[in-house]
Amino acid sequence: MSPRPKGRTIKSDLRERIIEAAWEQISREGAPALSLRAIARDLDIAAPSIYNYFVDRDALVTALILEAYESLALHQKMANDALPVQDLHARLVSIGNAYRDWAVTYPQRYLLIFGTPIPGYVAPLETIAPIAARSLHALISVVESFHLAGRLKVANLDDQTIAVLIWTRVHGLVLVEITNNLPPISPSGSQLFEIEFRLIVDQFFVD
Amino acid sequence: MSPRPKGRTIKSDLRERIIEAAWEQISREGAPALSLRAIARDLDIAAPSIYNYFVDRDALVTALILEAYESLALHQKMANDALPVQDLHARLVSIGNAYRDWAVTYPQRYLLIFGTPIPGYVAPLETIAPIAARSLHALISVVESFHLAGRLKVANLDDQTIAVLIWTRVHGLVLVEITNNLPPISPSGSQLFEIEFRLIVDQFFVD
DNA sequence: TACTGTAAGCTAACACCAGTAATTAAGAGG
DNA sequence: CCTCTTAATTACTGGTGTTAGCTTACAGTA
Repeated sequence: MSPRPKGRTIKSDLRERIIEAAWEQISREGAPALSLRAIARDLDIAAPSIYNYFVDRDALVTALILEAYESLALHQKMANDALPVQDLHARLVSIGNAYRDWAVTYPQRYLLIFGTPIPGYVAPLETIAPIAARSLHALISVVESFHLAGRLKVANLDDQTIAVLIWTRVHGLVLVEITNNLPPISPSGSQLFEIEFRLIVDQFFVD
Repeated sequence: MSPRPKGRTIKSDLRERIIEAAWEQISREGAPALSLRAIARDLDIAAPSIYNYFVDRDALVTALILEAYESLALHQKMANDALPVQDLHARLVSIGNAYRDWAVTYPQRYLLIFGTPIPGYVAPLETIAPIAARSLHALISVVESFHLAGRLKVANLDDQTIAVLIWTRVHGLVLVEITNNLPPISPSGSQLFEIEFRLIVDQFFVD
């Protein structure tokens, strides 16, 4: 219709600055400590102004979760695409390493997505589910490729289930590492990851 | 030295009632929503009275975490002791099932222990670590028994590492289940657990 | 019995939080 | 120039953890 009024397009880009400040705060203090008023202080604005851009705190959290999934999915895709299609083993390892790297680089984002839900927050599944699925897509497609190549060791499980199991194994390991719940006697997170990933490959795929 | 004054021992047992109310609240609303004032309302006392029994909110949380670990460790021990010492496979399965059962029965307690830390809370490791270790004890001892019986399939990993890996697998699965992060297409939590546990046994132990 | 000290409750208050209502300043379009 | 909309503001409500200071009841002692 009518061209976007200039005032709007030029508009202060405050929405993005709010999200940026929120990330800044999350990486410092963790997701559950996210405070609209602290964001407002950081940005030198009045707290209620945030409500011009997000209907409430949950809406902001949802936006952050979407961004985090987006980032994770992108890293997965890059790790996957970085290697030749036919080298399934290399692609699998690349995906796995990229997954852990992302998690330990952005532990608070990882926890925001997969950790204990924030007190009052309930994720709008219909918004998040599609993009959440995308972060598993690279893994599923590699498993399917192994299957098509006849290189699956387990015959009685379908590809999706295998992918989910691989994911929960990696997820559990990564989560334990970034929440500092590794037993003190155990090997380091990265060592353990390497061992576990070898075991995963060994159990499911002909190398 | 001098005998505990009667007034103290008879004392209102308020401390236990606070903890009880806290559990009640946690199972309803989840750990991060725990509120001292809400507890006080439930018990018809003034909020600051709680500070007679816990130096601050974190101290209460620590007490709750200890109780939760205690309960988990006890369940593990019972599951372990319920079966003959020599039937390693049965004991392992029993431990595994008990672990998941406990987690799905008390999801909020499980999340309290292993989930995203509560906003300001930092766990006093020296208090928690010993009892936390106990909840892995049953598993470690079974793995050691398998080792002594010469029934370990993997030769290059020590018992502790194997136990930790088994735990992180089960942990990841259980956590994904109770935080509702299972991909919609995947099998149910209990089915997945059964599959995964079979894979675990198959990979590490001679049956 | 009367006195004293302490433990454990209380109210009041502070500083923070999310969110709402009402108001103002500024700019766009007629 | 006037009006309408948008995005900012301040003021406020009701929630949170926590501290300070007061009060009450009771144990131990003289």
